[in-house]
Amino acid sequence: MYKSTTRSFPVYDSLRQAIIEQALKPGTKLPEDSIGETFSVSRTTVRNALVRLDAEGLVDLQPNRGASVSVPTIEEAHDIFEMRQCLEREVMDRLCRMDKKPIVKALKAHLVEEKKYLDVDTTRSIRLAGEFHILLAELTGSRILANYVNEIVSRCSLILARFAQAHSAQCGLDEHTEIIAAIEAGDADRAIMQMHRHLHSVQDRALLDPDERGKEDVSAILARYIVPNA
Amino acid sequence: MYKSTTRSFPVYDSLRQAIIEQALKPGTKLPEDSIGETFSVSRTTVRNALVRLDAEGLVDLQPNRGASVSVPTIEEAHDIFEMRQCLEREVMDRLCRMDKKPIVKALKAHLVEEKKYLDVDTTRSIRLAGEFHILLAELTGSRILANYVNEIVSRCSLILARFAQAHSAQCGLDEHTEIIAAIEAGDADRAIMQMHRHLHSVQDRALLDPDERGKEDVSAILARYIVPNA
DNA sequence: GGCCATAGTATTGTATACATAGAATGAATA
DNA sequence: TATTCATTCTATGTATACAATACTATGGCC
Repeated sequence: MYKSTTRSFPVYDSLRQAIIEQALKPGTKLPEDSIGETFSVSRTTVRNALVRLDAEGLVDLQPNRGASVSVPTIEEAHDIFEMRQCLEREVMDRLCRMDKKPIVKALKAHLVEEKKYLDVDTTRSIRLAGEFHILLAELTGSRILANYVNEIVSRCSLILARFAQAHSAQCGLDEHTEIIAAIEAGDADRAIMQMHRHLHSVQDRALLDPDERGKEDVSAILARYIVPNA
Repeated sequence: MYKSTTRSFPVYDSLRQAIIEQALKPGTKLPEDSIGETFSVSRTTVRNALVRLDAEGLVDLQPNRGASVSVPTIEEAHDIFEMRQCLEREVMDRLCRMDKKPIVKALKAHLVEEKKYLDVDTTRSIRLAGEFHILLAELTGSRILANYVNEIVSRCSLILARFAQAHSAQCGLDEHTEIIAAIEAGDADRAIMQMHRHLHSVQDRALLDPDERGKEDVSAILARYIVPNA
């Protein structure tokens, strides 16, 4: 969707990644100046990225008060998880009506990756767990659906950042495995049920004990997210 | 979602409305300069609006080549309609599990409006028909779901603009009436079925004969969409 | 007559500058 | 000591200016 040719893309992408990975926590102020310095671009460029992130719901852009990482309320949190259930249910339904061979192949390949980094690289492991769901959506062949799932998964990360203490074991590998098995069997009902339980367990863990954590320097965090040649 | 305090909001809103109402047809170039002049704002401000519209899929913003009204392909069209089916199915399902009294009341009030302007004010009639679906989504109480439905309904208008000759009788009043009846009866299966058929008939009419129409001056069209004190 | 190269024009990408609203600081008073 | 108001300062809103890219038109060449 986003065209990566402009200069604001790296800013957008880094911010997005940092928010999803919870390096930038909900509520963190995102001053245009300092972000611009970090990426060596002007405020104009930063602003474009922020406008886009606001449209996606990851950033809250209030007039004359600047941008900050969205702080979802508990009501929004429930709302978003419910929406996610709806979308991923649709994904399961569609995948089970398609040719399973290439789908299962791609999913199993992803699972190997997930296993590889489990307990080795936590950050990467978390990212892969989220990308499993995005991959599922992409395999339906529907770009619209994939975009929506992508967006909603990101927002779920935000929720986990706010309400859960940590989402390391967020997505159980076993549950992913079972989902793949259900798809492979072409059993839509079972696949939907597995996915439902999987998401529900994530949600349960998320919406238990809220706690706020201390702030940190934005520029320092973002510096780690600059991708050369992005 | 969008904060209406900034100066770019009127630009965004007018463009959006113009695109939805098909005054700005798919493919129409949207030069920053002329739009800025129309609204007496700078290109910076216009650009923010365009970035947002791009994120919503109504506008196509290509690097160094500017913005134009999105031209959905036939594949995207099918994709979007399928997504709409998914979302509105969810809406029906939720509404049927809720307290029907206030819901039905609101819906019937809307229906009266729709009747009022049928065959009187075509533009308004079309708008109201679309807003019926948005109202349904809003009545679920889920802002996320309502946003998604809003977005997808807008994109469907775009599709109609591209592939149907005109979408005057886009949404049959009778079908809306039947949907309300199904909700009132609390019959989720029937409501879902009615909605499915309703959307399918819209889709069928939409994806028949594609035709392109001539261009027109953007500024002239937009001038009609400026809302004083917006 | 058609095709390619080049110059000129128009439009976008991005940075900077100025205006303005909010936040922060500090002094004066209850 | 707490509170309030004035002032200062910081950050955002927006416009403008310059740079770079894409489009257009003209003319030479085949």
